[in-house]
Amino acid sequence: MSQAFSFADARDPTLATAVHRRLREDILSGRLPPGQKLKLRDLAESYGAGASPMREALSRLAAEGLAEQIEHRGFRVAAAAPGQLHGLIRSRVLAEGAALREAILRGDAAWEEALLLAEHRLNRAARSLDPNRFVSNPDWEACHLRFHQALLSACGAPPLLAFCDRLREEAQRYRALSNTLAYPGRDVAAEHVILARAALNRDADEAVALLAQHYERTGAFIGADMGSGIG
Amino acid sequence: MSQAFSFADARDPTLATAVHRRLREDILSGRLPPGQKLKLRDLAESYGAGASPMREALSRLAAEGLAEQIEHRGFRVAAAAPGQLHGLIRSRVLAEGAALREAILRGDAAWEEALLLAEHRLNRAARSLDPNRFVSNPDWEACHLRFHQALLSACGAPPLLAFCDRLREEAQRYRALSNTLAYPGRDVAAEHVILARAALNRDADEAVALLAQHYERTGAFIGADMGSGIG
DNA sequence: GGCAGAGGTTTTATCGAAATTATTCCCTCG
DNA sequence: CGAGGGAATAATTTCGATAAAACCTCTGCC
Repeated sequence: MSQAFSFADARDPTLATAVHRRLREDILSGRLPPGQKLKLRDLAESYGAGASPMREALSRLAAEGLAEQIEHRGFRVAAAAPGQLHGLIRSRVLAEGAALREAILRGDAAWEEALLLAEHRLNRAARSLDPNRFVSNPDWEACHLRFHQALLSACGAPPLLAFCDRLREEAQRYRALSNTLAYPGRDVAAEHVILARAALNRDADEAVALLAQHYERTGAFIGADMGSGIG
Repeated sequence: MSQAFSFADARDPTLATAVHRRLREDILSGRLPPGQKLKLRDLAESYGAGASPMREALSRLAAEGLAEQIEHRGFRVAAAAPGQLHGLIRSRVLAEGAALREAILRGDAAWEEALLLAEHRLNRAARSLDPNRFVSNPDWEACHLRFHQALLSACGAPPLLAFCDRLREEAQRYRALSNTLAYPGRDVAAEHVILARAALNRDADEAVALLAQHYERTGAFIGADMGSGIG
């Protein structure tokens, strides 16, 4: 009976982290739009928590960059303008490009095998739950994440990998904010295949170039979509 | 009279941020050693604040990576082992290397001038307050920070720059933790000069290589010092 | 007609106490 | 003599209330 409530609480030992996780998901999924005022009292009521855990959750989100805090004036959902998207994408290209180059240089046999496996699983997963219209498949999303993590995992720079993960999340937020669901005229699966092949062939220049294209194309789609929707 | 107290509070509108700043300085300077247990009640007493702002400050530090939180078990100062130092330095080399390459590629006349100016100011500042023995000069530290920021500023990737700043802080913490004050057999000023020259000459390969050497040498000194002190 | 200022309202930030959870220490049992 | 269980202790986490700050509105004045 209490299972329904413990659903979120089972993995989150404390209310503050549970609220943090939910709030984070609501921001990343776009349910809370950029710039939205986050009134402590309203949030506490709708999330069923007191002011203290709520405030702590917001504080953490602000430190992560997903929210903005103005002292004595409360919290807002972080802004997400097309202009910031450019900086985000360039950061991704530079950070992941450097990590990938290093991973290709330093990767051992275990790295190759993990990458091969991640690519295989990504190819097996269905991109959409519905063959007719696009419905995001959580399984594919998970494999996609793992694939990109596997690419970089051998770079030997944990802080850089954590940063890449954060940028990935932020990029996912932009994707959710735009109306972009599918990418017409693109074969994303093929892009992953040739990217993995270049990495396994230790062709760093080629792999980094492909990775950059991969992100810049996606960014162009999303930027165009957001630009049309706002400006 | 109240000036003495408002010293910290003048710039920090809220107690939580004031405590956050002080705690952060205490960790970065090494006054709070790695792994140190941070008991809420004790901290609240010594920093003169209640539990709520204290907790919020710790929460932010944990999100920044300067503290570690275990739910229901409180906070600790983030660990700082020599092994982690390697990952940190590699992250710096990769992230700043990529940013520097991009800045050299994209930098305009304004970037060149800002870099030239930052280098000039760094050279004018005294490294030590005392000519006989090393006493850290805050002015030099500030110029040093500005110089490295100026190098990368034209990369057009604000999130990446913010990440580099964070890594720089973390590195500074390791320097404070080790007994390393000066670097025997090194002319740090000369390293900065040739680095700036390579960047202004748009020699990306040379500049990135010099930057990597700059960080790896420092890391070797600190790592050796920490290794001898701990293990 | 527009602007400055005062008072009331809303919202944030902080405190102090209660509830929940981990840790410790001791006592009993094998 | 060591191990396991169980209260006492200490710590973290959360709630409710209070104080302080910002916002809004309404009035009076130029």
